[in-house]
Amino acid sequence: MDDPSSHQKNKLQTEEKILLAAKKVFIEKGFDGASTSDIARAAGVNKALLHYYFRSKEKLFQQVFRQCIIELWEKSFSILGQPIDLFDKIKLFINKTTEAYLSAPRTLNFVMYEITKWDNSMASLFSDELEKIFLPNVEVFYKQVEQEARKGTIKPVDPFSLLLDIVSLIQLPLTHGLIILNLNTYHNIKDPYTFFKERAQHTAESIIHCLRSDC
Amino acid sequence: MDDPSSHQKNKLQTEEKILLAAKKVFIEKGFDGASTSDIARAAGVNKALLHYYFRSKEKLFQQVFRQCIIELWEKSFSILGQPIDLFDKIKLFINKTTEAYLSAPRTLNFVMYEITKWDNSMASLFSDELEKIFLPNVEVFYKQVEQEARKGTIKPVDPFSLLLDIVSLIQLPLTHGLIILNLNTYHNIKDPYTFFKERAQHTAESIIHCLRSDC
DNA sequence: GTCTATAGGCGGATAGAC
DNA sequence: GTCTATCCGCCTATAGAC
Repeated sequence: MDDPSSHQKNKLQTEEKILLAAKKVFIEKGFDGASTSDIARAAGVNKALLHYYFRSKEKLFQQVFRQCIIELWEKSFSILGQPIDLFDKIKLFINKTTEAYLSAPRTLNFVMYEITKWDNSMASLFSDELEKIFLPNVEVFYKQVEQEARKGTIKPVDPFSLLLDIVSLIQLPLTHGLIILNLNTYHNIKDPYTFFKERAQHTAESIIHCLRSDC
Repeated sequence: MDDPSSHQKNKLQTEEKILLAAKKVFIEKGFDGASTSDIARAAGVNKALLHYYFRSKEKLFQQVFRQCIIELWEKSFSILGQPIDLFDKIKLFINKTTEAYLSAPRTLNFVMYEITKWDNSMASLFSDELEKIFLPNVEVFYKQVEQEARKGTIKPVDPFSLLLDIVSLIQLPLTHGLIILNLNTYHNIKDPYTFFKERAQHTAESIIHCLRSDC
């Protein structure tokens, strides 16, 4: 190549290639289960290159994890801050979260586990996003719930508990649904995809119904 | 000791000691994060002894995991099969699950993560318990829900979905509650213990209220 | 920027003395 | 039944050639 920036391009391509491979392997095996050799092999490069670009397994992991959190945020939680009707918001949030899971099933399990091993140094990686993006958007949701209650559209509820309920009702069946489905003797479920889609629909309707009526 | 069975006793004590240490370390660090050296150190014995009693890290892990699952079953899910009133059962199940978590917080995270890495060889470790104890007890719950619906005590619901809802509403806040509480800007929560206890209470009441009324 | 070669340590597992 | 000593392989990370 005679392009003078081809070195730079190669660099970016390789860095990206490693990051993608690392994401794949870390999500599959977790931090402790993944080795730098696994990642290098998956990326089609040598182990030494990982350290050239990312200095250490730990730092590579942090970038992967950061990316996963931000994607999860963009794909589902960001909806909480949008200026739309509360009921539509709840439906959209549930559907988007379900879709995010179905398009990359292991990611949610990975994030949910690794996050429990978080220490403060990890948390500080996100302090900016947390304060400037995440928390303000969630607070939009809280405010909206309070407002609708004052208007009488919904009965008064604790917004934090409501959010916790919604997240719980969607996430756990998604992260552990496949196992639960295997243990299930009640239904004969052929297609997990359809099951999750229908459950998302049904869950959203139940929550909204509960908010409207007095239960 | 002149007790002729003292050898046997030592054996049992040591085996038990290793198993306890392994449980502690595996729960803390996960299978991949834990090393046999960690476990030996925690047990106050040599690495060689682990292999003498359990043959491999894998087999030691299986025993630990098995024990965790069975304890979890005894402490919470077994309630589903008891011959008591449905509403009492739901309350008891929620309270017991919450207590089980509060008495050993990391255990639930550990089980929930490792279970997602399950393969069939692991599943076969429990096939007996599954078929003879677990599933029949869960089916008692399903039957009971159907029966109450026929009597008109509750509105008709899908028993499998109901169980999934209940488990979701309790477990996710427990396994990830501490992180969520740190991110929470809505409440000023001083005492997680009280928060979880109160939430358990409130969740049980909500579910029962929903079952009774038409929502 | 990318490779090979290798350091240095820790992983799980085993042999053999007591 | 319990220990020390040790094997071998894989781990993360680095040095240095190209």
